[in-house]
Amino acid sequence: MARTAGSSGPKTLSAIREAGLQLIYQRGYEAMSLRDLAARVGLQPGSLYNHIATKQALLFDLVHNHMVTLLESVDAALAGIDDPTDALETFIAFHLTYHIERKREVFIGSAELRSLTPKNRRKIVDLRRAYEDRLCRILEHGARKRQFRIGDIRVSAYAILAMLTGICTWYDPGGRIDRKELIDVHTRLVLQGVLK
Amino acid sequence: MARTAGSSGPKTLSAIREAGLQLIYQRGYEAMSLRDLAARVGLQPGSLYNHIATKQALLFDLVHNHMVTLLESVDAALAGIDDPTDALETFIAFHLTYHIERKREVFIGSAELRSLTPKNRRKIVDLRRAYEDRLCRILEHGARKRQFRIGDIRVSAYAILAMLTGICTWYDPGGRIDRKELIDVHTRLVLQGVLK
DNA sequence: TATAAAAACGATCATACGTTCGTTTCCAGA
DNA sequence: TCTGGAAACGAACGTATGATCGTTTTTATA
Repeated sequence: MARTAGSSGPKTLSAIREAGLQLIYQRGYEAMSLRDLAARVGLQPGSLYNHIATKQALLFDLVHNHMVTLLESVDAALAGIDDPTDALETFIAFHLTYHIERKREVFIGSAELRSLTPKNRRKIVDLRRAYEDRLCRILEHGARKRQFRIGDIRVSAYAILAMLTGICTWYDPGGRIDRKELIDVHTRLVLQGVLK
Repeated sequence: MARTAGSSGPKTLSAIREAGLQLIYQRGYEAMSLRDLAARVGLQPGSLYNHIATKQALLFDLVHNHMVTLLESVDAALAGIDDPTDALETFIAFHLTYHIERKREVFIGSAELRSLTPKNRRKIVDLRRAYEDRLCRILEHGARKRQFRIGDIRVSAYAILAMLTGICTWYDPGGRIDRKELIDVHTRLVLQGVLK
């Protein structure tokens, strides 16, 4: 037996990506063996190499893809909004929604940074920095317009991002708290903490 | 050659703990081999087993130790404080200080939860829950006394903890921001976000 | 000072890993 | 309908891993 009936390149690659995402999220990059991954997709280990170059390349592909999408999405969400308070509210809602929906990607994107090659890590860190800058700009704008009263801008940005991102580690979409309430609580916490 | 001159049990175990902490923090539990660890301590791989039962036992030992110490310390810090606002301020300062000083332990304690055996993980999660409860109680007390205005208590607690803990991932003690400023920024963010 | 326990060595075990490769089968375009 | 590339198999390679064990040397106790 060799090539399976009905097999097609793009479909298999998608399946590998999805299974990889799931396995890395659950067990971590180092703990996921390519045998696990292949079995999940229904392949022999060696067959993976028809679709990915190396295990490392798969990880980078997943993380990189996530970061690029994140950046594009946040820019789309913020487009046309000028008022800093409006922008901050929009940013919070966007960030929470996105991070709830892409729990796994987000988690991998930070937890597996250290599993990346130095060169690959560099690229991802740069993208993350760009995302942080979106929030910094909002805070800065709000401070300049005297709508916000904040200390060090980058520290505040990190604190806010840490808070918003932290929900990914525990939020359960099917649990006691619905998404709207989650967004409300966080919005109030941040806005009250920042507003003049 | 066999037993090295000057070798003593407790000293070697401490060295193993310290090296293990460092290596797991840097590379992750799965990525740290016992050969790496042994080399760092100056032992042959097999000799580790005079001091630890298994690799897993070492991980659990490190994490468990950290959690117990954390709980004891927070209780000591909060002892005798009754006013909710005072307590919250104390909690924030304690949490930040502790988490800066024990960066590695804290990181391992959350990032390597999944590398723990289910039974071991259970124990750690219970301890962490107990720590979270300390903050919940403060928030609840403040809400009851109408000093705080907050939505869901557990969500708020998680949000605050996420924010405060998040600093561990980026704070550099030798960097631009000194510890006092860090504590100030965070205290203001939280208090303003929570106070009535 | 005699002796048992402690603590190291160094070889080794079985297994699991990422990756390669020759081969086989299926699919799509000419 | 023919044919070349795509996509799979399955065996294998070299290496690394966690752990075990018999042996040897040092330390500490009696």
